[in-house]
Amino acid sequence: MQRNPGARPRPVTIKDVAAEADVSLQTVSRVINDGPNVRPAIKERVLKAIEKLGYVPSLAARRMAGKKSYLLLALNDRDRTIEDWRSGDGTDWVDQMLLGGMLKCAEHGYRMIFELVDTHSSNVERELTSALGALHPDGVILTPPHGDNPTITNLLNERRIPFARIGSTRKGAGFGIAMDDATAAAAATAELARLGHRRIGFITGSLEYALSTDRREGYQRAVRAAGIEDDPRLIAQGDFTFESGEAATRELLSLPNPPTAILASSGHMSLAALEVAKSMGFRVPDDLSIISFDDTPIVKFSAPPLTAIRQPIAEMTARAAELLIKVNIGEPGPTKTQIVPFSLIVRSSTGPLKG
Amino acid sequence: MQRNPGARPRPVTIKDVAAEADVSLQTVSRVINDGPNVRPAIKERVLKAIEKLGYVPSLAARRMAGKKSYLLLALNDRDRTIEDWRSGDGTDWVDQMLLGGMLKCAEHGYRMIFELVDTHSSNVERELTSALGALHPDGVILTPPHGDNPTITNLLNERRIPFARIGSTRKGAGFGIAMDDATAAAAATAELARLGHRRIGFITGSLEYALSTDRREGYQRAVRAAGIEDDPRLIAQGDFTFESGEAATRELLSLPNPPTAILASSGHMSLAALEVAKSMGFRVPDDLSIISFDDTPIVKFSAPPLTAIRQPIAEMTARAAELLIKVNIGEPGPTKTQIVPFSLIVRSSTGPLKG
DNA sequence: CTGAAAGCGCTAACAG
DNA sequence: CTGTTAGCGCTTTCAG
Repeated sequence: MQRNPGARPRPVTIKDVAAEADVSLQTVSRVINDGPNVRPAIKERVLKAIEKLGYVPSLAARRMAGKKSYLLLALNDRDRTIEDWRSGDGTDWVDQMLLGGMLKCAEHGYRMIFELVDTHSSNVERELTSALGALHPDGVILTPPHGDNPTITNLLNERRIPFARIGSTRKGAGFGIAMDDATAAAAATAELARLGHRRIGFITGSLEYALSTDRREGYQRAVRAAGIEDDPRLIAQGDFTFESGEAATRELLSLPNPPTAILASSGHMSLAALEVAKSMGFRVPDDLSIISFDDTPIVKFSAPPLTAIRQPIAEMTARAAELLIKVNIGEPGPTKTQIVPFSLIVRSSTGPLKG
Repeated sequence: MQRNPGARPRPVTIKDVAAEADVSLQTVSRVINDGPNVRPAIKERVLKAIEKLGYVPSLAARRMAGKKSYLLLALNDRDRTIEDWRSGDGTDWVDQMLLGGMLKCAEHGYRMIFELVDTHSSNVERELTSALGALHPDGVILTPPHGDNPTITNLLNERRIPFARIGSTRKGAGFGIAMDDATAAAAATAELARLGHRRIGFITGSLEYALSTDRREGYQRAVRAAGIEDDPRLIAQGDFTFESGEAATRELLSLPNPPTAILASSGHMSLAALEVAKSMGFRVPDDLSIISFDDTPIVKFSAPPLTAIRQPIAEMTARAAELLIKVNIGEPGPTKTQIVPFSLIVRSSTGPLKG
């Protein structure tokens, strides 16, 4: 029978647990924080009381009293993220980030809070300050291009808040976590060479991104290593967008001696390559092999599904969270950039050179 | 010059603001909470001090002292969400939810925290209790199928935590926010009829979902309204998956008198319809028009891009957040299910009946 | 209209 | 090994 009808059940606090286990507040606190100096028998009793009462410590109270907030802040670029969401463009960056970050946080009793900040505006500082002030996170995860934004990294550094820079290979405060773009591009190129291709086209990304250059260099390195044609006309300029991919592909396939394989630096450009190739009468993969740099959903469901380099976004974020949590329990942070391995997913857009 | 080298800048608190503005703590508190009884002149002074110091109230402290936490909790099904992320299957449910929910929360100074709970297991209660205990959210947003889970809704109801049930049209505690699936299916069917199609195929979703039935009924209603063929063989059973879509399409297109248009109840099934049609020699849209129920990224980037019914996920989540925030400031919650309009996005997979 | 006091749930520092 | 005492930054009474 309901003793107090209509009453909102009062949330159970550390006091209730202490009373139930007949110990002091402090002892309960020690137990939940895995502190030293608690006799096993007592610990047992406290644990039993916690279990019985269904007690869960309040994050807010812990943060108020202690130094830890059990919160990690993941920062993404507002405009780009919202635009991606609005257009439904098939980028699953955020999802992969949540997959890696949230689950890793949960493992350690942490929570990942996802925030958008406007990097380009002069408000970064205000926005970041405000998020830090409201949340007091124990660490921050910066996604590209935030990791290379000095306003952000300096602010974080001044406040002594540990942070991870995803996709950033520069030296500096915090620590970088990235994949090896050059080697990935080289691996894709080598795969194409292995299939017998000797004329391999490459569509670059925006050159303002360091990784675009890295990828091109990896491609060139592999081309030379394979001893195949190193024709500058096989490199076309793109900017990651579908439209730029169309133009670049048209350029490549209109060459007197067109490539038999193309490596494109983004999912959208790869899809564009596929469409243009089809419209120009090239069959994929019989006449033209295509590899996508980005393993987004849209390249898996194209016809044919594309062979792709998979960026380890979830893994990088998980690593970031893990390291940040470690730093928080006093362990030293990494001293050099963490390199996380990519992988090459072979699907039906690549095949041996015909003829 | 740095006055205190190496010192972590002490975060600015309400005290600092009070001192700066030469008023009491409470006055500052009143200003930030838009409380009554503050002379404009004083309010002005406080605001100036806040601005100058870059003060942001601590969420944790506010939650400790007051009743509000400025947090909304969005609950998704753990297994399904993780599986979608892992497989990169092109569902952008979470993204759309974040788009609508986070932005709306931000508008009101709230934060949306995203959590995964295991609906199927017997742990729901424990997991939910634990999230509520740690966070003390001011409201909860339930995504399908959580809104129809009595364990969850009862728990929330007992604790007097306001909650929204997205995609749930049942009566009960909290409030439902959904789209009109039947009308949406009818609209798509009507569009096909308008284009001159008289044999329109329909691929259902799993019949364990109420919305599958709703959609089929909407389709049938529109078929009759258009006075076109109401052939039961034109309805094929699917379960939302790509594979089931392949089988259903094959079945439909192998009919002695195959449909000239197909409405499929999921993005994956629509893509399957496209592939099977192509492989069987049907040109889309010349020989067969296709409409997808779900406007996910993968159906926008197919060749041709698919005409689709867009579910207003972002809008529903935004509405949910808005209503929960309203309830929190004392306004009454809605008394009946909120219906949010869908839309039909016409792309290149639909065309007039040929011949 | 404004201020002073009390306390939210927890941890840090110190006693015992 | 365990308990006591003070706050954390803020909102809530309740006085003025």
